[in-house]
Amino acid sequence: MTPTRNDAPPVDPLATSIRDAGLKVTAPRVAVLTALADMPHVDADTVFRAVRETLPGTSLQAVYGVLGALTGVGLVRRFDPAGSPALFERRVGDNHHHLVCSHCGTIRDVDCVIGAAPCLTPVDTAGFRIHTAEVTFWGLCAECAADPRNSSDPIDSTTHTHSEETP
Amino acid sequence: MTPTRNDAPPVDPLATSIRDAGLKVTAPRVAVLTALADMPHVDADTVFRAVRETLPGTSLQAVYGVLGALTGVGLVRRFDPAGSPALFERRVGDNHHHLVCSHCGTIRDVDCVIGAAPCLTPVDTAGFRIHTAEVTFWGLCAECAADPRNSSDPIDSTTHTHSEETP
DNA sequence: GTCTAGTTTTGAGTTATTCAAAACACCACT
DNA sequence: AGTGGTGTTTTGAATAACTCAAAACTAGAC
Ligand SMILES: [Mn+2]
Ligand SMILES: [Mn+2]
Ligand SMILES: [Zn+2]
Ligand SMILES: [Zn+2]
Repeated sequence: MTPTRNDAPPVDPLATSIRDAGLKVTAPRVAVLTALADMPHVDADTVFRAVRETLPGTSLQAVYGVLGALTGVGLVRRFDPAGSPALFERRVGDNHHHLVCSHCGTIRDVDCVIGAAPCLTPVDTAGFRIHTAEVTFWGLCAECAADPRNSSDPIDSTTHTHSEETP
Repeated sequence: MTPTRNDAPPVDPLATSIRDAGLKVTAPRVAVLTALADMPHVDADTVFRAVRETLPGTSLQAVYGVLGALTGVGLVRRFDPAGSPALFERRVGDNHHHLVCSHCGTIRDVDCVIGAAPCLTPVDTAGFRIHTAEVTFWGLCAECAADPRNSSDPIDSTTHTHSEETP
């Protein structure tokens, strides 16, 4: 026995988060956030190709702009591992860290042991006012470690033997 | 009363380190190592300009090649902070970490509290065989923190108000 | 001294990203 | 509901950092 009329616009939590961050709600922004919802740690071009599926007119530059805007207001986090283009994810505000496979580039989240940022502080801060400790663990992912070709010399960012999952 | 003749070539520790690493000793390689000796955390182009002073014919591509070769054998360390080109330094083998000013890009070394790499290990390694934990502390350097213009919003990688010292 | 694998030069190409001007659209206000 | 203005996106171009490849050269083994 709900009323027959319902004029209230559907409360889209994605749109609300964008508006609450002080940004205008636009189709490219919603599409980028939606794409990031099910693909963590993807580069701008991967986001671009995903967005194109639902919003074909979108330009790559728009995706760069949207990612920059969303990162600027804290709705998206940007992460720049050496040897990879910048990666983006929606998991923000929990100061977690990353495992990167130095062979295939696969990335996994690791929870921060300490919790709040900065989770670590150096003994001598050299006068810096530190706000973040970024920790990147480099190693071989289970799949790459299992491959006997990778048993020697674990540091190798040039050859990728198995398909990359991210991105 | 030393003998009048001394045919033994002067033992250049730089050349020796290159040879001991299994690489041929060449002028560009010595020049790059020499340049890095008094400039820590510099990018390839800065090394290139320094090398040109003593070895004018050297090409930028040679510098990239030398830096890659020296990094490959562990004589030089490469470090890739977000928003900056790759930086190189001669301080290797001690697994130290870095402080980066998010405003002006200044970099300072910080000793690793633990010592040997990987100095940290995540609670859940997700099957990774970890060999390195890279820690980058982001914050405002003393100079940037003193500037009242930077008192609000500490994260700002777009505007640089004072001269950058590195690189 | 000669030879050769390793290195550098020369020249070009690529990737990831940024910049700028013009067209467009969200939404505050009437 | 219509309109205006500012923030956003498109269109088009440029850039920085780096990589690739072939030809010329050279350190060091013999
Ligand atoms: Mn993550
Ligand atoms: Mn250092
Ligand atoms: Zn892997
Ligand atoms: Zn600074």
